Amino acid sequence: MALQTETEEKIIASAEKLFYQKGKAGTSMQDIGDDAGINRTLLNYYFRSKDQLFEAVFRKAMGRFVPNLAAMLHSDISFEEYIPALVETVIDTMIENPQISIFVLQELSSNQDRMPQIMKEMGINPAFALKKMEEERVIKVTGGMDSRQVILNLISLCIFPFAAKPVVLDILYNGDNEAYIVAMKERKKIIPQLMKQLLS
Amino acid sequence: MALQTETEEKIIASAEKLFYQKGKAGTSMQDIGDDAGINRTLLNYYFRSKDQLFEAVFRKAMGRFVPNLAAMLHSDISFEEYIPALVETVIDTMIENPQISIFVLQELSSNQDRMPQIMKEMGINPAFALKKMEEERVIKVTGGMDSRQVILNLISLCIFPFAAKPVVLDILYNGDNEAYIVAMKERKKIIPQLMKQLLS
DNA sequence: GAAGCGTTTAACGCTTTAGTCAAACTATTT
DNA sequence: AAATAGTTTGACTAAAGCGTTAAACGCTTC
Repeated sequence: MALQTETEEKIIASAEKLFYQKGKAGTSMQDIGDDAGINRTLLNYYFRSKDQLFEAVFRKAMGRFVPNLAAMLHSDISFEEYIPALVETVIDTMIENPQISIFVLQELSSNQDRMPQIMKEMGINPAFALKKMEEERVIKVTGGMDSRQVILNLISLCIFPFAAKPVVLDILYNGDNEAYIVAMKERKKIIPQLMKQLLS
Repeated sequence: MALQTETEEKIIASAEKLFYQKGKAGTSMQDIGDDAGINRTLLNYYFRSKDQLFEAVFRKAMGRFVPNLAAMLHSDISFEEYIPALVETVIDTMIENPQISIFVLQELSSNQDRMPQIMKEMGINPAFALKKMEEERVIKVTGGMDSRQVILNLISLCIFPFAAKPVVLDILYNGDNEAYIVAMKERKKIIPQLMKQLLS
């Protein structure tokens, strides 16, 4: 973790790029080495095995947005107050790397046993979060909607448009990436508005 | 297409199951054969190659929800009227096979050149759909929100909770699959309500 | 029951891939 | 400049995977 050699960084960069795009099984060590412009065996030198390299990439990816989620679930502040900032950072993260969501979801979906372990490591306590949500529901929400549904709506609105980028880009924005990005940035305002409406 | 032998059906069933779960590269022909309880070579006999088998599975998957989308985008009826039925069928489809969304999104994401071709085959005309949306926006939407954003919201709310099933199940529903399914069914009512609110 | 058809099987060849290892190389320290 | 620790390289091994092929099997038809 601490400091990384230049080659180590190049490896991670290429591994991220390719794993995000083609998945673990779809990417060979050779592919990564070629992309990084270094000898294939160096991957083994620095990361021991493909599994461990993948693990490093996956954890880094998780680390990009789990903390945001965790902060919201555990803080003393209400969801409502958290929403604008959360939406902003999540959308910014996704704009920088749209493929990260599918990458993470795909891995979690094909290897479901990981979830509990990861929750622990990342410091999310489902029981605590649920209790907090329940209390909030009683206090704040007038519409009577389950607070889990509220969370689900929020996250869905933030992430899905990126997970489905190729489809959205093609059908709704006619392949114009500029327009797509502009639209995604607009959502930083749209989503909080929508959530406010939903919570009042 | 027309009629399929029993073995052919078994192959498709196992291929769907495994491709959905592990992806194309993560699934071997042997895996599929074993799962189906038949000799590996039969896959080649019936589908020629792994590529062609995958193609069959992928197209079948696309065929499950593209028609719904296409119908909405092209019909003379307004979105509002379409929403309840669309939400109902989409959610039902997803409950039956939650992994299908990631499977499709992953494939489209790692192989983006496919989109235009598929749109054509599936009979979606982006230009026409956009024009229709624009007209509707002028007529119906008072909030002034871009109709593309409206569509995006609708689809996000419907599909994402399934794409993220492992996470949602674990964090929000504590691993209780029953509760998760109930919640997803509730969304058949929640989402149309929300959209109505959004469009008035 | 022999011929002929589609189906199923096992064996083979070939390519790709992950990982190891010892040798070569580099740079820093003594 | 010799020694040493840390990197980089190419060659090798073993395993996994895809596709082909020829033989075996089973079932209908003549």
